[in-house]
Amino acid sequence: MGALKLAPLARPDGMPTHEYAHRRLRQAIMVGSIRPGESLTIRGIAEAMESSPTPVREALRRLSSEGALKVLDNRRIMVPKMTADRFGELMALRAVLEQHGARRAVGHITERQIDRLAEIDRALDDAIARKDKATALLLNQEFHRTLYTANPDQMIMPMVESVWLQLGPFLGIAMEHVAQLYVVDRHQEAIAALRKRDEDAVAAAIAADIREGIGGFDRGAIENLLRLAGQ
Amino acid sequence: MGALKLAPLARPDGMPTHEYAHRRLRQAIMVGSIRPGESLTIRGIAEAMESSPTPVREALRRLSSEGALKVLDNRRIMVPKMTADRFGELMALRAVLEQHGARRAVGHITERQIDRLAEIDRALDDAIARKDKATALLLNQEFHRTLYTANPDQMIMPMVESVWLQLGPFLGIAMEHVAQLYVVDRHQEAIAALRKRDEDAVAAAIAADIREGIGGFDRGAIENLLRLAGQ
DNA sequence: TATTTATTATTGTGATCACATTTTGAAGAT
DNA sequence: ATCTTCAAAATGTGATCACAATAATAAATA
Repeated sequence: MGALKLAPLARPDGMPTHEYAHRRLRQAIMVGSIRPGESLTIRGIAEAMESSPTPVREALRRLSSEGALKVLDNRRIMVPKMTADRFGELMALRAVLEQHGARRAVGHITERQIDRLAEIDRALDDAIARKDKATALLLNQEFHRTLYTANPDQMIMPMVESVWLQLGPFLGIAMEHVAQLYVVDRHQEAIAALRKRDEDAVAAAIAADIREGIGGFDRGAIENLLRLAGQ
Repeated sequence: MGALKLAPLARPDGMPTHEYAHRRLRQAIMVGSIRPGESLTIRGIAEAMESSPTPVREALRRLSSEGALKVLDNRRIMVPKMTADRFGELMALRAVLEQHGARRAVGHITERQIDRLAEIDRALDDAIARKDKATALLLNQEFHRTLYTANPDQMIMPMVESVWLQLGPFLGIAMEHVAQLYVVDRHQEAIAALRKRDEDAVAAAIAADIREGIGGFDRGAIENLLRLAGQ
């Protein structure tokens, strides 16, 4: 039996247990605190968050539909293992999806929202300067999310989040083995392009940001990291 | 209480109830047999498929994560309503996602698999000639799925299926009000491009197929259909 | 010591129940 | 007629239990 350790998380009043379980597990996976290949038990999770199997199972179903977990033939549940090929596909998908999302946001985003992006980027630079990898990752996600959700009818966010979620466990490994994150994000470039309403330039900035920013490793680096982590 | 009618579906031996419920509801939504705005009750579904609330709830959670269902603030569950804007976003997303999937399949697909595509396309033409809209829709999906899954590491299928699922209820409406489906698919074009391993041509064929094929309506047609259906 | 077998513990699963909230429908008042 | 009030029915939710299948551990065999 694995003594599952789960970071605590505030529970808003009235939130159902299954949703709370989903949020908490999701966060744990997103920041890579559950190792790929590690198997989870319903009862173990239920005990860890002081509830019962029923709502936990609902949370696990959702997470498996989101690609964060994989249900084996034994019906056992685990965090999928990463491979260099899978990582490549995920990053390529991220690029396509997010470029699209960025393009479809250009026509909707307000100056005020662009200001908000700049604000998030400042906080992000600050976190990087403090070498606070975890919050840097979160703020980077918030930057992208804020951009894409400027389009009120946007349909990509659940899919983008799914990709982030699938990348999460590997980023957890990466952050353990990479001494410093020397991040060269393209957020300023994106912001400038947004102010000019230049759709192509926005898309280019986002593509470059994904390719070279946080989590942007080349294939060799990936294989190295996977070997180091014994995957 | 709504007397929910659910098309029967064979249940493979040993399949868990929650998965069976998921499959059956999913299929019902995909072919548009549940109207947008129609609300579902857990007990109603459980009764309709002769089981109990527990596994049905798991199925509903998965479907909500897949975008097929929406959980309201009252915690009640319904099929999302369609709008012209939402439809536009979904179709644009479909185009981006599937072009990407097609491109990433070109390097992996075998001649044998291309033959299989041709076979599916023949069956599809046959269904169209018989004016059998339902199977035409299914075969069209199978054509696309077969293409994209030629890439063994492909990560887009769950997302493509999610989009199809969200389009489903509206296609159900469309098929009721559109007398004939005069479909001009671009499958032959795609097949020819695949044999030549011409990635750009494949992507172009898929884009055109989505734009002009089954479910490819212009904005005016959408608004008309939504008005006709009283949405 | 290594391998197989048998026993025990653990796990996923699904039905049931109790509780709180919401919805519904009828009776009454304006 | 329209709106309000209130009781009854329906619904989402989560804990618990029993069962079958799987995994883990101990015992026995080679």
